[in-house]
Amino acid sequence: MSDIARLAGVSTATVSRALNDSPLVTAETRARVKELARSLNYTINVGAKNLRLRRNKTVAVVVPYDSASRQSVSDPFFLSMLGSLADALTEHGYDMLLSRVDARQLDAAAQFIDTGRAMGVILIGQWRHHDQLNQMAARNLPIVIWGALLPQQLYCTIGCDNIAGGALATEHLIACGRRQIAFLGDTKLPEVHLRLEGYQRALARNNIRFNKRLCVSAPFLAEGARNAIRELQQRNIEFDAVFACSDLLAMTVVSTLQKAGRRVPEDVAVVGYDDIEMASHAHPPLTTVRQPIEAGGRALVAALLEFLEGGRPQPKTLATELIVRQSTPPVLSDNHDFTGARLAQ
Amino acid sequence: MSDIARLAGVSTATVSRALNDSPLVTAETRARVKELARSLNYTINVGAKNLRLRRNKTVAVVVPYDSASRQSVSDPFFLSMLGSLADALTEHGYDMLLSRVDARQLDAAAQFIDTGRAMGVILIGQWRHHDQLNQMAARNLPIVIWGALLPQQLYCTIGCDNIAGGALATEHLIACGRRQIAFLGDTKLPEVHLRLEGYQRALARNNIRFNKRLCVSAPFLAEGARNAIRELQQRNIEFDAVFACSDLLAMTVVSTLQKAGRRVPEDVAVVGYDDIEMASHAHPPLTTVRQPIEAGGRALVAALLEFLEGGRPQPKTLATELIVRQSTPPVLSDNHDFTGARLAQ
DNA sequence: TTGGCTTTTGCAATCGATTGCAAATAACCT
DNA sequence: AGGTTATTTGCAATCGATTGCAAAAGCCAA
Repeated sequence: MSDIARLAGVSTATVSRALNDSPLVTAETRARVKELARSLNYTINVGAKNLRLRRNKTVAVVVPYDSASRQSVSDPFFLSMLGSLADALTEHGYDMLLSRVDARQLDAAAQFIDTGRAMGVILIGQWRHHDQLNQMAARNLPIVIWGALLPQQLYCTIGCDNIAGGALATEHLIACGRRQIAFLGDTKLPEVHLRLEGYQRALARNNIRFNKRLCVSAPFLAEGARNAIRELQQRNIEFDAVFACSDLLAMTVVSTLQKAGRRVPEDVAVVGYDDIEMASHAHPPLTTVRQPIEAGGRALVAALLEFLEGGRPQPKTLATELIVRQSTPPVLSDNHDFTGARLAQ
Repeated sequence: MSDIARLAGVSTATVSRALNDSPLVTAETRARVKELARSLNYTINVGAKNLRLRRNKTVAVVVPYDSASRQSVSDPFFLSMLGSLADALTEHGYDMLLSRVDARQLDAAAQFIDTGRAMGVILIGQWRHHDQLNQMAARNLPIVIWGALLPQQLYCTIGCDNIAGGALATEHLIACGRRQIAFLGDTKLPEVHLRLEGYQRALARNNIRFNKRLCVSAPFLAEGARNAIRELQQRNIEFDAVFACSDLLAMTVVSTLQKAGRRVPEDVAVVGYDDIEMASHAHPPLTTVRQPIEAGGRALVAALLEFLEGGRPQPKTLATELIVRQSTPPVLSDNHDFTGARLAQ
């Protein structure tokens, strides 16, 4: 910048003002400076500018990882969410700092704000660290989280109604005449826990007894689905349907079952969760509970921006809906006293 | 920092040295300063540090978008690549700045370096801007690209051998007795263009005439695959196999064909490209040409780091292989004079 | 006590921008 | 011309760190 100042015969102060279209500088001078800047293809140093202005246009997006499995980000749902966030942030002129932190210490996410690297943080998934997050919220840090709405929650979450989602899926399977519905998911995660609750409520509404042995814990990995099915087989329990808490799990379940010689959906109906793009291309096409990824990314960004402008965004629940793709014949399991199928709400 | 200096009764210079474990400061003083810093839970301002040191630990990852379609990042392959890059960069202690730029002006990527926001750039896909990229390379900017190796290329690319990949897929289909093999992909992209070349070479080696009408241009979107199949039908041309240039395309092709009543792989054999995780869960499981995403991300990061250390990384070609999953019966199309199937290399 | 040497510290410049305040210049009025 | 106001400019401080160089402090021997 001082080079430009010298060449233009003005001070750096004037150059700065000219480049920022300040009205304090003559049109003629401004033109000269800008022209000079372009010809030298000069670009201002963002770091220095940020230091002086004590702000920047960067948002950190944090994807926690499980330190035990050290797995990489691979779930298509999370990845799509990243894409959606990248778009939404770009639209608002923000840079996106993508980072992974150990899920055991989610508060490390606050470091991005403390060190001035980012103005705010978007956290994908609250994991099981409700308390840590509440502490951060108490510091009034601009941080917004994709996840479930929990009781006594001080932080701002954006997410879907997981109880409703779980119920939708379950009601659908019941309406198809299924009664022994397996549940797959990592219930230690709040979102999954709520889906389980929706599952249980739907069962109760239809007078079906909840059977704990039909619930299998499975991490969000293809591996997890295979193990879960094996587990069900070892438990030696019959099931005519599976509600899997992600599409990745569901699709893996389908192919595992098919390999084992069971027909889908005739023998076992499967419902997934998320509605990732691949779900519609699977065979058979996957019935699933849709989470609006595009809208989710946009909502997260909108909430964070509200925070940055001094507001206090409220948690927001996005619409979720059942996407029926398998034309499961609503046949009755022969070993049940089925009293009447109801359509999914 | 000046607060700490005051409270510790030393100067900021000493505080700085203490926090950086400089041997110039007494162990006793260092301990006192560090303790104080922790109790005030102070973290140094990264921006200021970077300004002074004139470097930082940030790498920009640029995902170009097609300004015409304004599509969001959605291809699972690219998304997985992002995940892989995030992991590799985190491993080396670098932050990852994710950004989207208009594909028409890829040189905007250089801005990240010029403005000091990042030390280097990783660009995903060279699109059709060989020249722009060469110009940037001439400036000796630390930028590394996922893409194809082209003649007279000055910049550093990491990627697979696309000619070999295209040939692998085609030879496989030929070995299965297919002779009218449709080709799907956006040949304006260098990588796809090379795959087409591999396809042509494989045909030639097997004395099959290349038929231009079997080649359909399709962008990397589910939409693209559906349109391409429709286009083939409108051209009223027979085909007994499809080589699609991404798994997303391939999976969409499969479901489109199935909807139209054609059996896969009996009537039409399909081969994809990339080997995304979903490929193995598709039904039927997708035969595809594998691109090692994990290794790719790591190689990109390694090359960029070499650049940052003053080296001049050489383009690198990663191993690619055919993953056979469909057990396509090697039957002959009845309307052809088939002279002898060869196994895929 | 003094000089010489080593170990610790602090002063002050620096990185590259922005901006309050004052000074210089231009424009206008009496 | 002289005074007043409006418009442009520049000086210098500032953001929060790092570091070369010099000064201070400590130590030891003469």
